[in-house]
Parts: sequence; structure tokens; C-alpha cells
Amino acid sequence: MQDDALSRSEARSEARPTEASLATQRLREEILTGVVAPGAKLKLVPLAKRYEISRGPVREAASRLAAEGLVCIVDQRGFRVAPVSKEDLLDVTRTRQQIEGLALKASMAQGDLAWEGQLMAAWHMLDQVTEHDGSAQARQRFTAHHEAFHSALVAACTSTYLMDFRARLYALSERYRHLAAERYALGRARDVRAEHKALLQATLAREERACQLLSEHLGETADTLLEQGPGLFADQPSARPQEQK
Amino acid sequence: MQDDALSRSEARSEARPTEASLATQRLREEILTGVVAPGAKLKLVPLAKRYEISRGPVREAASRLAAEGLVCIVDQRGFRVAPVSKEDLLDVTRTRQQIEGLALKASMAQGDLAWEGQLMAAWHMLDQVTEHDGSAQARQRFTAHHEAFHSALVAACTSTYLMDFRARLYALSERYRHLAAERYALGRARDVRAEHKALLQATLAREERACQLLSEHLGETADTLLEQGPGLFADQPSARPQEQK
DNA sequence: TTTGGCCATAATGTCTACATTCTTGCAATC
DNA sequence: GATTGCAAGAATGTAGACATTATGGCCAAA
Repeated sequence: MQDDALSRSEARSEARPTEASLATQRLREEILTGVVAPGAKLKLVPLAKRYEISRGPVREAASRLAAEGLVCIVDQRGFRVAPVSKEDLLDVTRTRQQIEGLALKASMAQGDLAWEGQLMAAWHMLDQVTEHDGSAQARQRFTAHHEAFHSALVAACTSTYLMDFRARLYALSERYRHLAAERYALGRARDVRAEHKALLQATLAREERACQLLSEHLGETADTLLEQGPGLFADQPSARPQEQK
Repeated sequence: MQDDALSRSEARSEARPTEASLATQRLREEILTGVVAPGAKLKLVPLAKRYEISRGPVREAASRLAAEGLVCIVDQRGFRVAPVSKEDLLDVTRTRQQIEGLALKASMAQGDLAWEGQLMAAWHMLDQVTEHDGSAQARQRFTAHHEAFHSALVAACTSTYLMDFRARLYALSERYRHLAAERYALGRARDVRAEHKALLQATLAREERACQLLSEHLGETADTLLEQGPGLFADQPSARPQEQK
């Protein structure tokens, strides 16, 4: 029973993922994109049926996401998608400004030439797709490049914990963006391209100002959501009809 | 199938916790206190037997802790306690300095009189038990009051995310402290009482310096661990015998 | 000695069944 | 009309069984 050593093959490439891991990814994605509504009850039987697996792995997935803050557990009463609220959005935004600021500072301090190159590449691609026709495909492409650019900014930060926190907050922000986008078209009087460009330049120059610009950039985005989504938060953790097949 | 509303009684007091939740707490505690060694394999059958429950809840507990970073999942090969390393300790410490700094700043900005009172009370109790005889009981009491004091410092910070991150990093630090304490007695040429007192005073005075002091305080602690635990990290995720009943 | 393949063992991942608990509609009562 | 109590239905939480896969020793071959 004395056991601790790594097995013979544990170091090599990853094996087939478990159903539980797949379900976790899938459910996370569905929560972040709004497929399952905030505050909605997560009924295990229907979910399992939809994923074509049994309740076990689904339960495990919900558990994992609870630790991530995307799901709430109420013992003996199952799981529930984490609710959204104006206060939460403000908290997410504020915290994200702080965390991203720390990450950017570290990234600027440690970033080498390769990092600069990757960052410029990411910016270039983002810049090309910023002005789009609003089609679902174009929006999706923009989202992907937008995420890539913001990741590239902080990619040279070596703190795994900071990066983990950042990723979590980024995901939460994206959820709000998705929820708002369901109801209203994005884009107001705001030159996002210019913001990104200024951010890029300040970062490459290692200017302190870069953190400030990033913070403002994030704040602007949140403000836009708050303005555009007047009825977004009518749904407290309680009653809004929502299918959960 | 249209469901989302809270049930009639969901708002009221919490029901009996599930075995899974209990197991999560218990396993978390055992990891943080070093009862199960870093890098050790978490075999579900023995664990379930030890906890006197079936494998289901244990599996769920391990899953939850994986999302917290205390456990690693290797698909198809089970769970493993998160390893420790010098690099990880440095990362935890550095990130903790930053996060605690943000939390303290927010706390100082928003703290009211009641907060100040609670903080002073916490400090007073800590101060009384700082110099102890080294008995297990005294150590445990010191640990509790130490945690209470540090919590009180940032208690007025209202960001749930920041506080969550802080709590997580605090727990990780405690794990390293426990692991080191297993091998060596704590305490070196260092006036911890003075550090705490200075920290208290600067915080109450809302001095910027408080964040600096806190950072140094955390750094000192980490340094102490690094010095005292030369053989602490001989155990990479691989081979060190470790019972896992 | 080291390398590689084979096999019995043990562990994991998943499913299904069961007991318990919660949910909810309806009737009875104040 | 609002509240309380009850009962049928549904959902949860847990246990245990199953198939599959990984593990670790063994032996043969280099």
C-alpha cells in the first residue's frame, strides 16, 4: 500500500479524456455562452440525457464548475448556474482590471523579443477583423482574435496562479458579453481599434501607461454592457422562465 | 420542463450537508495539513474506506479540489495531490503578496469603525498568543489567531473574487508552513510580534506603507520556509514513499 | 545489467438501482 | 384570500456492480 511514484507511462501524452472532463468543458462552454441561463437549475437527468451519458459524470462536471464559481451547490437540492447581477459584473470588472494590470506589468518586465513578435502578430490579426459586417461568423472570428490579443499581452507573465485567476475572470467577462449580445448589437461610439493600438504601443514600449490603458479598456467594455443591458439583470436567482430540456 | 424559479424553501437555512461536501472539506484539510503528501496518488477505494463512504462522493470531492488546484487530474489514471516545489512556493508567495496588497488597499479604503474594532481585537488576541511554549495546542491556537488577524486586515474588502483568490493562496501558503513544520521547528531571528504591530498601526492609519509591510511579512515567512526546508522539495511529483492507507 | 513483451492484479470510469429528500399541486382550515 | 397540511411525483445523493484500462512484476532476449 506504499504508493506514490509515478507510473511507467504517466509522463507521456494524455490518454483519452474521461466523459467527466468532456462534460465539464461542454457545460462550461454552455454556461459561458449563455446556452443555459444564469440562475437556472441544472437538472442532472435531462442534462445527462442531452449529453448522452449517465448522471455520474454530469454530477462531477457540475462539481468542478462549482469550484470555479460558475455553478452554485445547494446541498440536497442540486446545482444551479451562477446568477448574474450588476454588482457581480462590477466586481468582475474591477478585479479583472487589477489582475490584468499585475499580469501585464509582469509580462512587460519579462517579455522577450519572441513575445513582442507574437504580440504584434496577434494585434495585426485582430486589427484586420475588428471592423466586420456583423455576421455570426465574423463576430466569432473577432472574438477569437480578441481573446488571442489579450492573451498575448500577458503571455510573458510566468505566474501560473495569476494567469489562472486572469483566465477565470476573462471567462466571466465573456459570459456577460454573450448575454448582452443576445439582446443588443454591440458597438457604440467608441474606437476599439484605436484602443487596441495604443495598448499595443504602450506595452511594447514598456510604458507604465499600458496598465492604465488596459484598465480603461476593460472598464469601457463593462460600461457598454451596463448601458446596453437594462433588462439584463431583471432575472435575479429566482424567476425567469428558461428551458432546460 | 420550464424550470428556473427558486423552490418554496430554497432560501431558508441550509440542509444537512452531502457526503460529497463533507468529504471535500475533509480531504482539503488533509491536503493542507500534509496528512496526505504532495504528489501522492489519491486512491479512491482506500480513501472511501477510510471516510466510510462509497467512491462516488470521494470522486466528487477530488474533482472539486482539482478545480481549486489542490489536486491534479490525469484522465484515466485518477487523482494525485498537487505537488510542491520551490518554484511553486515562490509563485504562491509572489502572487499572494500582490493579491493581499490589493485586498488590503481596498480594505483600508472602505473599512469603517467596526472594521477597525474587529481588527484591533484580532491583533490583541494574536499578540497574546504569539510567544508560546511550542506545544501542539499552543501552536494550533497561534495559527488560528494568526489567520484571524490576517483575515481581519482585509475583511473590509468587498470584492468576492479577490477574497476568494486570497483565501486560496492563503491555504496554499499554510500547506507549505505545515510541511515545513513537520520537519523543523519554526522561529528564527525575527520579531514577528513587531511585524504584526507595525502592520496593524500602518493599516489603521491608512498608510500606503501597510501594503509594503504586509508584502515583506509574507516574503519573510516564505524565506524562512525556504531556508528551513532544504529537503522539502526532494520529492518531485515522482518517487517518495508515502502511506496512503 | 538492460530492454521489451506478457500477464495477473488492481484501479479507474461509468452505469444502474435504491433510499431519501425535495417539490408542487390541491384540499382543508383559519 | 392567505396559510397550512398532505400526498403524488420528481429529483437528488449514495451505494454497488460492471467493463475497461492501467499497473508492476516476471521472464525471455539482447
